[in-house]
Amino acid sequence: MNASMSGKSASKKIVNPLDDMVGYQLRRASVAMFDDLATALVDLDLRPTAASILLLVGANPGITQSAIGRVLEIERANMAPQAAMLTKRDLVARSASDGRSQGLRLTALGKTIVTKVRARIAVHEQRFIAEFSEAEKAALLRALKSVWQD
Amino acid sequence: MNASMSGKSASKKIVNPLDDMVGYQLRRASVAMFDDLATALVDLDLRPTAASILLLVGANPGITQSAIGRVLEIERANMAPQAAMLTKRDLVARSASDGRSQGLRLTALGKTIVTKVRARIAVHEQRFIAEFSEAEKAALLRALKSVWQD
DNA sequence: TATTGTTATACTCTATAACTATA
DNA sequence: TATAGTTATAGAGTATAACAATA
Repeated sequence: MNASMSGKSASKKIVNPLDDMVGYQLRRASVAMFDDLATALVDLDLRPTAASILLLVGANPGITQSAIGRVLEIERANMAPQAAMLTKRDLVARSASDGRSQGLRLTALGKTIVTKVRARIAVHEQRFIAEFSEAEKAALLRALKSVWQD
Repeated sequence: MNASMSGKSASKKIVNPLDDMVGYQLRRASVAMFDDLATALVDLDLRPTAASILLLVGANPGITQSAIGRVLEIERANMAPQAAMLTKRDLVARSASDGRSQGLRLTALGKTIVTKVRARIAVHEQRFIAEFSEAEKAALLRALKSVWQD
């Protein structure tokens, strides 16, 4: 122990065995980005989940609630209030699909909001990956997909 | 559109704009690993959070609840029931530190359990990163830390 | 029989506020 | 004044079960 470590006010270095665990680091990184996104969307009165649903409807006009749930892994039971909220706020409209399901589409208002959502997300993502090269970003995305896909 | 795409049973390909978003891919990967870890620990009757506390106490005998909370970003109020549970189960013991705080240490039982926890985590991590080279794993950890640290 | 959408509900995780005791 | 630990509680997010209507 060197001189700067002596005395009662020595900085007690904490050993963190979670430091080199992929699962833990993934969780911390995920929570950090999720919280930042929530903050970035707060004035649009959208949670990250609702924003992701809008993006999916925007890219797939006529998609059903159940299909959205399957893609985003949101239970049907939890999709119902989300779809109801987005419809009530006139961001999404329902069009008859078959007797038991309805296709969802963005309304005009929904389209203007989703454009804002895309811009917020772009800025949000840049806050975290600004110093990554394109190759590094691609490698990261590939690694992340391999963790949860297949 | 080619022949295989014609007809009413054509596979409707869903476009997923979240596919190349780091934040979303992080979340999916994080949830996948978290759920797998929870399953891997279920017969030890430990949740991932409790396991992480045990690892931290094991690596830092005498650490206080508050210090653990600062490292793992767990509120003091949420550390209390965790510490109480681990103490009640005789995995952790409290030793007087100063009048308002107590250092935590693993008991003999706690040491045997934390050894099992480490083994479970090692297998669990391997399930996800078995095909990563050491360089790829290091690059991933570096990228994840840069996302949430500083 | 299986699927869609819905409601109700329970469970977990996390955040905030308030309090006591000690530094 | 600030910190440690505790309790109570509120708010999200998510999971399960049950039901009606339709395929």
